[in-house]
Amino acid sequence: MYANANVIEPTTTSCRELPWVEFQSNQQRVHVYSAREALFCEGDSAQFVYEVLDGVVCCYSLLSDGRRQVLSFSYPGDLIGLVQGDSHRYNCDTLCPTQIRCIPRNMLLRTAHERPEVGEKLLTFATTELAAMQDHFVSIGRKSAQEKVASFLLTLAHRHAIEPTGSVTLRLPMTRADIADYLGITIETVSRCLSKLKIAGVIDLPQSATVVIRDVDNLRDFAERD
Amino acid sequence: MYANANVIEPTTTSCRELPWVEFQSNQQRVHVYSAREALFCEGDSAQFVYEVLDGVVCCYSLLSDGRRQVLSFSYPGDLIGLVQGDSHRYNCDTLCPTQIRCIPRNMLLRTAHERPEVGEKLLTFATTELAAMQDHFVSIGRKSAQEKVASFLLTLAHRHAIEPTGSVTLRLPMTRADIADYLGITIETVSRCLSKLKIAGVIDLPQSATVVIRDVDNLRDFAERD
DNA sequence: CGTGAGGTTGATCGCTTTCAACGGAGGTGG
DNA sequence: CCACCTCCGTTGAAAGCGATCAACCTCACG
Repeated sequence: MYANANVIEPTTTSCRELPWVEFQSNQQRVHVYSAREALFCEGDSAQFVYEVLDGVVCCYSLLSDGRRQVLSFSYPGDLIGLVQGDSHRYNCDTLCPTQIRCIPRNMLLRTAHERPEVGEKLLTFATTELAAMQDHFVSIGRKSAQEKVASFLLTLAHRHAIEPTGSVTLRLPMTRADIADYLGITIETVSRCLSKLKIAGVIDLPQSATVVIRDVDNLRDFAERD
Repeated sequence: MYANANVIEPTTTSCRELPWVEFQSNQQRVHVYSAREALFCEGDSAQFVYEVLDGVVCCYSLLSDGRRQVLSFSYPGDLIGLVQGDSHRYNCDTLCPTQIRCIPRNMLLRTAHERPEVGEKLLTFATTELAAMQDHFVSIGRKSAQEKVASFLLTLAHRHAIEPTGSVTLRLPMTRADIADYLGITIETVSRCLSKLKIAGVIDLPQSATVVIRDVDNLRDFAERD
């Protein structure tokens, strides 16, 4: 999908250590998914933990009446499905063509038991995830729509460039609906906020899935004050 | 900050919860706090991990203009401050008189390295915390004010009675402002929603800090369908 | 009994949602 | 190759929910 685009790609900036754990076992497999395929659904038995090798996936919860809350977007190096209990509590879909390593959960936990450094890695992952969710809580709970959208773009920018300055080009593998359900607003509001940032000269939108951040510092102001 | 707090000898044990880890070391201490004291603040060096033995504490983030997002309420048995990195990323206050066990973080991590079952306990705690936060995301992001308040009461009820049925009495150690900042709404809205539940006969409010859930099933309807 | 913090309730405002129309990009089939 | 279709995104207008502003109440405490 973004293979031939001239933009920053998630895999090229991997400062993360891949893969998570080196196994001799042949129990783990790498699966290839196309866009908008389900990795697992709420209620599915949590036999595997999934590591994103390439592409992007999206975890989300559904209410009975169809309302959706996107919980996270996971990029290469991220781990998904490390749950407590035996079944998944949310759904997980790919957003674009994606490579996933499936690691049997009991094998991972057994390895963690035998090799302290693996357990530490898992704990590090979990606490890092917690910190990211805490930041997102502030966005969802206490920021205006405009601030939410600006913060979202900044978070993505930080993911792909450790210290973003000046101009940064981002590719958005997710739709406006995904962003809206992540930020707790509607697609129309996402669109309006992006337009406002464009009119303000803070970003550019050459295509709907490509955002050029023209001024990171200016965007930062929008993320916490406008 | 807690240096001049009243220190109880490590031999003192809580009647409510087993301690997370039994140490021979005298490095860990139990501290007693009164209501509305700070355990730590954003930016403080994260030297300790804290276990609530008795009482309730509240973790929160602040935006530069004073807006606040409460991240969690922690009850006896809960662990606080298990962060990645060397400094705390949020603030933590007691809500009422509280006993806290302070565990040196490097000691806890060293123990986890040496004893797999301790590492597993930490990981279990982190993944349980993640699951709770995911549920809360749905509340904050996609529920109406009325649903948020009803969900909040249900979550508290589940905390204190595994399978709440019929009538449940809850004591709220947090103020309306704490609840509002937890749910991403205002104190006036919290108050109005509670009043609506009272008028509907779902709850009773003998005092402002005491909620009697008269019909848990009915409350459950309010929590996801208004 | 005065005081102040926390809580409730009412009235109004404004941001976001909802409803609706339109535009553009990509895919398909004639 | 082009007409057509559908999905996604954008923009406008109106409606509604929760925020804001304000008054009053309740209770603990000195």
